[in-house]
Amino acid sequence: MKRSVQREAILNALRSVKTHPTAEELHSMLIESMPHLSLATVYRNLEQFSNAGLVQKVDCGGELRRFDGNIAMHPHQRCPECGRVCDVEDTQLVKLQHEMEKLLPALGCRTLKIELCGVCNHCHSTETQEVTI
Amino acid sequence: MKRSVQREAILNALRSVKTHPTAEELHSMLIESMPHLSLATVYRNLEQFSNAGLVQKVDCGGELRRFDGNIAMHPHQRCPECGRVCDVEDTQLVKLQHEMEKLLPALGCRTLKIELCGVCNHCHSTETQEVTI
DNA sequence: GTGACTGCAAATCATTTGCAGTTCG
DNA sequence: CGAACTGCAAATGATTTGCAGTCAC
Repeated sequence: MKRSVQREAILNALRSVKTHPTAEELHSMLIESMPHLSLATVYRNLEQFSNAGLVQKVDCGGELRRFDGNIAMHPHQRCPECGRVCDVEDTQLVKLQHEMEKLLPALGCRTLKIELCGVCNHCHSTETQEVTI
Repeated sequence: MKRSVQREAILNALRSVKTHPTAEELHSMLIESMPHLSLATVYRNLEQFSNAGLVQKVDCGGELRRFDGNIAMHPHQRCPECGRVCDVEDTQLVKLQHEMEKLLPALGCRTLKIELCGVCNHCHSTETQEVTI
């Protein structure tokens, strides 16, 4: 994989946020500093990063595909209101996940995805308003 | 929700298989007995069933959306070779899942999806051949 | 120099929608 | 009858691809 300004910018942008942006979101984040950055380039690079194991695809949910710069296995929470995906840091949940991971080899599996569905903090705090995001 | 021949055929077809077919697959299953069945009708009904809680959308993986006639929470395995999704019946895994489910209310979440990624039995048994499915 | 990379525009393909006609209750 | 349903064809929209030019090694 060759270096390129775009490639490094995309990977850095993804790694610099704790959210799990879509290709489109990453593109908007970068377009200000790189006005000619093409959305196709973002897609192409994310695909390559994912194949190279540098980032994780997060596509449970059926909406837009999202990407995670953190490649460790960890549980995600998807908000049914706004579609955001965030990490779940609950100690007990993480512990259970580690126990599940131990079962993987015996089941002939390599990876494990855990996704909770629940309204996120952001939507909770604005629950009484009409929210459009 | 009104009854219709198509609606009942689609739901029965989905419930009669242990696989997790896509809309397209259901359509092909049914087209023989209902030559005029429209793919749009399949999509529309699956969407309604899913909203009504009669079936489950299985869309982890980023490929085609699949549907599951079994609405109980249960772990899925996706095969990276052929894209098939099957149920995982491992006792320990199911036990861990039940423990995870108990954590959901405290986390403000309602549902939990667990997806393993590993080569399925079908692909294993044909491992040495060039498989195209 | 050559193969990988980019931007752009056009293509793809799963899914959704508009519409006119049909069917259920 | 009126609302919900269907088939068909066309629209949508995220993602991918073809191509010609550019850049890294």
